[in-house]
Amino acid sequence: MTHVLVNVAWPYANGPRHIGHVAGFGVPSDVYARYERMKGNDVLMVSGTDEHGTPILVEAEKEGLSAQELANRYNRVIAKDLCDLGLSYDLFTRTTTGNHERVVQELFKQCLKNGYIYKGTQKVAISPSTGRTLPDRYIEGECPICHTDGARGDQCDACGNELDPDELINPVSKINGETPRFEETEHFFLDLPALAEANLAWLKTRTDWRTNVINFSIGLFKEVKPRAITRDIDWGIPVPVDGWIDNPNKRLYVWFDAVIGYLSASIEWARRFGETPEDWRKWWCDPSTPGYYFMGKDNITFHSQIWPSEMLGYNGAGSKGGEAGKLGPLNMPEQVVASEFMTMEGRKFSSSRGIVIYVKDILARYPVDAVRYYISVAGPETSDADFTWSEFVRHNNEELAASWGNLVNRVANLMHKNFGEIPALDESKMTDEDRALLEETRTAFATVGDLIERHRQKNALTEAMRVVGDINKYISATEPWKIKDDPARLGTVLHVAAQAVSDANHLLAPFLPHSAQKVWEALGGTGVFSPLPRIEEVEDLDKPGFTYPIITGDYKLGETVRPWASEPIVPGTPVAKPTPIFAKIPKEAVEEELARFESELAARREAEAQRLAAEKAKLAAE
RNA sequence: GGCGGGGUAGCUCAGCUGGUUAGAGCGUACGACUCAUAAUCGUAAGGUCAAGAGUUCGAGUCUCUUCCUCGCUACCA
Repeated sequence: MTHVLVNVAWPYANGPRHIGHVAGFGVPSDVYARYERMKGNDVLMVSGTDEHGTPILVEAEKEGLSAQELANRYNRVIAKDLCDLGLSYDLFTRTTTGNHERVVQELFKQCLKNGYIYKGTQKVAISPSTGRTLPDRYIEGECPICHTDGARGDQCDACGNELDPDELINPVSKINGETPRFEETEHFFLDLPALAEANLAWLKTRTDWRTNVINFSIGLFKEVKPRAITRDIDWGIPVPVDGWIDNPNKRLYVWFDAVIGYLSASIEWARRFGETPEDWRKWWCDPSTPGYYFMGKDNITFHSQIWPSEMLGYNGAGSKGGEAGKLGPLNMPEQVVASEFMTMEGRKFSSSRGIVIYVKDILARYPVDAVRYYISVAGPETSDADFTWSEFVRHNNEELAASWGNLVNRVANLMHKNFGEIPALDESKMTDEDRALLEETRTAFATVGDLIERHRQKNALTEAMRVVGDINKYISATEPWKIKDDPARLGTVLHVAAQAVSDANHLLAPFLPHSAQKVWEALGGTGVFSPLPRIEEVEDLDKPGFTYPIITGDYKLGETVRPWASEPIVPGTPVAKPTPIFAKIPKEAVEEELARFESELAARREAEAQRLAAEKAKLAAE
């Protein structure tokens, strides 16, 4: 295997992202990509902001901006957050580029040609004041079954029955309170039933997926219905069909275009950075190249069904046959790596209710690797996980600072004070204990690597930290401070310890890229040990004058990336007096953060109460 | 309502295709050491693996039932 495609879920650009988001798709995808690069594989890691759809429009109106202006704002905010987290995208772009539009329309047209997209009618709710489609979830009213007020357009929470929005008694828009109009309108549909057989057959060839992900995915095929992929809305990608392309009120459904972003971003990457503009094909058209998709569990439907079906339709591989378009045939996903959800102090994340900690805010107050470590060691990998400030501080203080940081410090200090450099290894002075430690760190590359490949990063990190613990035990057992009168033995012990620390640093580098660099330097290393991404301002390749920030970077093995293997440390390398790599977070920080959290909750509750009171007053006045 | 997770030591969780006395980290108690960010190392206490029934020579691990909990249910990762 030489090429690996890492596709990362596209954050929605209607606001800043919180740590629950990056715990689901961000950090796990980066750990995986960094590991694969260290293994010597040619990784392409792409993503971007998802900028179409109704929620963007709604938020834009609330803030008095155009949809594009709002998307511009949050695209920039999100790109900076993800870059600051050290997420090593080869390209992080967006869905409002000219390139994306062209690729999306190409997929649409070929699916249409192959017969997997057809025109039909659908009854939809229209907002009379805007003329736009009103998504079911934005409609509420009295439940026709249990007569509870506040039922949503798609379901009544009180009795649990699924509803159609036009069944609601006195339906109103949650956006502005007006009564929606229900109309039969013309739309294009993705013929999922015609693609279901091939889609399910592919799913059944999948092994090693997380059990809940594969079970859920297969369960989607119990009942498959065609799905409308256009909307009555003026924000989105134009529908590339005569009579539709110039209609300002018909656009492609946001999810139809968002998942195509993986492909369009790969193409944009090749056009900007590839050896040729066709370079992306190495990751998409070579069946031996696996594609891994990282996301939170609410996105499984779109990556196990919608996107695979779109590709099958494009490839002409459904029950209606057809032929692959000029970009294909496209590879099906190797694995949908879906995370569960993170909660915050026992409650579900909710920006509107203030149950949230934004990436920007936590990075402003705490070191980035403390955040990455917490997500990696306590994240929602296979079951929901709770973020608590006390656990955040504990993991940082006990594990990063006390175990790992202090180990680096004590070893570097011993070398600095006794030799001023990395001492030589005297084979005649080696004991079984020394050999056992080196053997352990050496074999850990296979153990930890295997776990990362199987997307069990929590276990992988635990194994790496076990090595750290064993190095601490080794130093306690050999007591180098007591053998100053035997420089050859002392040097051997410190050499072994330093080699083990260097190995552990390689093992931890995918998880902790920022501090791995510092550990490397503490052991006398120079140059880049683990590369970091950067933001570049670029101009759109197809829309002159449209500029935006991208995340990219240089991540070449042998240049900026170290190998996934024990690299011999070099005797004679100068070792300076070390400075601590991980700072402890004061215990009081927990109280401060909880107080901040509670006051934010109270403020949101107050604001919500005021908003409700104002609406009531308005209704009464009417 | 449908579907899917989860319920294992005080806390957070590991336990793959069933197999000897159920594991880790933290916390607690006691001890050792002093190179290091009062860091580190050792020892110990602590669990009827949610409840019940079943399959089996043998079940935390498979089947069924019940209870509790969380999430998804199609524009919130």
